[in-house]
Amino acid sequence: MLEYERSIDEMFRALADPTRRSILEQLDQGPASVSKLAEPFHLSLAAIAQHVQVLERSHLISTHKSGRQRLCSIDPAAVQSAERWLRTRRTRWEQRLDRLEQHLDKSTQEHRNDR
Amino acid sequence: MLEYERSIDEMFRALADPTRRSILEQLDQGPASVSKLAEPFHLSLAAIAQHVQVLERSHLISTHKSGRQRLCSIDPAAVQSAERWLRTRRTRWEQRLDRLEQHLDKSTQEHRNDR
DNA sequence: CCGATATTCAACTCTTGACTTGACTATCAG
DNA sequence: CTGATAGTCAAGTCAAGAGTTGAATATCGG
Repeated sequence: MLEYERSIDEMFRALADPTRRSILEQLDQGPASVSKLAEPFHLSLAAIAQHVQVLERSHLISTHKSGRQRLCSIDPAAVQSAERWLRTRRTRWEQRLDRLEQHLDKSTQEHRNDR
Repeated sequence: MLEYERSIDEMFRALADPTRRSILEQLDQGPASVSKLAEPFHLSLAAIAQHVQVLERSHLISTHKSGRQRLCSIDPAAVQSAERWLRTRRTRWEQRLDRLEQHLDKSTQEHRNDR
């Protein structure tokens, strides 16, 4: 796998877990510590800390220690690169459909008298 | 988990696998049968058929049988909904950063004489 | 310094997911 | 009809991932 693909891979694997996506949604509201992020869940702090690690390795968030706390925030650049991958798939496909449609329109016109 | 979230969940779990993303990339070029999709991989046909099933359940692709073949094509609508989830995360965060920046600018101006 | 807070680490369990193989079914071409 | 093609089904293997617990570490407030 190429270098670029390796990082896309980590990103999508990180996004695959509902707890991690929920953490990202929390971070919409601003930076938060690990225990703050853990509050909404019925999970051990260690579990959340592990999720945070995965999110950081995938570059979807960045963190830094401030005293006892580890503050987490979304990294918009990485999120955008996953977004771009999807947009590419979708727009290529939509273009294909457009061309196909045009082609069919044209054929219909050309063969109008055949019917 | 809400109904909406259930479907987002299946989508992102489907996207987490590099083989499945690679299948989607192939489908950029147009519809294809299962064995056509399998060609680039060193995997059994059964394995690819399973991936196709996952992609279909997640609504990222749709398929139909045509004779012996099962033809697969991307479903742009579903792709867009994953894309939208990411875009929401990113833009919310970017807006937060903008507001923060404005606030800091303002504070800097107000306290210019303090330094 | 002391107790409480916020993590971090390591080890272990349990489930799920990817993949295989071999047998079975349906369709096509000659 | 017959062999070859395209896929489907059902087990079963194997490794990776999510979660737990308990002990260890670092920082804060008084």
